Order: sequence, then structure tokens, then C-alpha cells
Amino acid sequence: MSRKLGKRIVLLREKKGWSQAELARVCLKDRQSIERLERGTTNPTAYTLYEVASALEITLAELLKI
Amino acid sequence: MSRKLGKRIVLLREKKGWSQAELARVCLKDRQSIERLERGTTNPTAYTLYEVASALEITLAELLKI
DNA sequence: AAATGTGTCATCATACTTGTTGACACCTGG
DNA sequence: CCAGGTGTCAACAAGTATGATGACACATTT
Repeated sequence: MSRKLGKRIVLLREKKGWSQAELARVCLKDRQSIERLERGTTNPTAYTLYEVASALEITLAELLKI
Repeated sequence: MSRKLGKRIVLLREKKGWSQAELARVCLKDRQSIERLERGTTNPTAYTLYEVASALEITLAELLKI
């Protein structure tokens, strides 16, 4: 499930033409944190997902369409 | 944000006519864990939300419409 | 009155996420 | 060639979610 979520984040990030570093910058997060999220090696918290969704300018529900 | 999410869980749970204990049972979770979630005192993980959504027989996106 | 169901709260140990730092291989542009 | 961007991986400290247990007040039921 984390894997699928990660793939969706990659998809939405690339749709904006951003690199992991760029998304991290907008999220005020670390480049490595984004990378872990996208690889699906962690089980992120709701707030982390909210921050990513906000950075991607979408809703949480939109991000979670997995 | 956790507060709003908690209120949504309460709403969806009551829509099914369930008590916290009943939702917990279906989730294979502790009654107190559900209560913390609903009060918004924790920042739940994606997997926890997935388990709750599954118990409520809705999608994660549906649960996260907050 | 007593028992049960309900929501709430606190505390504990364990496991995990997160931010951080450092590192590596790969590719592309100067 | 080489400097920079890219994605990946590992390990650490600090903070936190989770499951568990126990407790409390309130309402409803028997």
C-alpha cells in the first residue's frame, strides 16, 4: 500500500515536472524524506501526506486515490 | 487537521450505526485507539487510515474528504 | 441497586516515522 | 574531464503512533 502510494506521488510530482529535490523544497522537507516516501519504504503519517498534497496543490483525497 | 479527520471518522462510523467498540472490533484495533483517532489527539499513519477505511467499507480517498 | 455499554483519559513499552548527514552510481552540460 | 543534478541507500537521534491495561463518569437496562 505504501508502494502504491509512493508511485502515485511520483506520478503527481512528474505531472508537475518536478524533481524530488524540488518537491522537497516546496514541502519544506528533506530530499531523502521524499525519496523514502516515493519508494514506499515508510508508512507516512496523515500530516506528512497533507504537506505533500499541499505542495502538489491537490487535496488529500486526490492524493489518496490509490 | 487530525481533529477534522477525527470528526469525519465519527460521522462515517455513526452513519453505520456503530459504536467505537464495534468499529474497533472490525478494525482489529483497540477501543482506545479508535477513540484517540476520533478525538484527533494523534497523527495517524496511512496504514491506520487504510484499516479504518476498509472497516467502514469505503476508500481511503472517501475517508480523506476533509 | 447492580450490571452493562458508552465515551474519555492516562500511562507504559515497543515499533516506527522523520529530519539529518553522509555516501554512492548515473547521466548531462559546460 | 568534471562539476552539478538526479535518484537511491544506510544509519543515527528525537519524537511519536500504536497496542495494551487500567481507570473514571454517565446513561441505559434488567
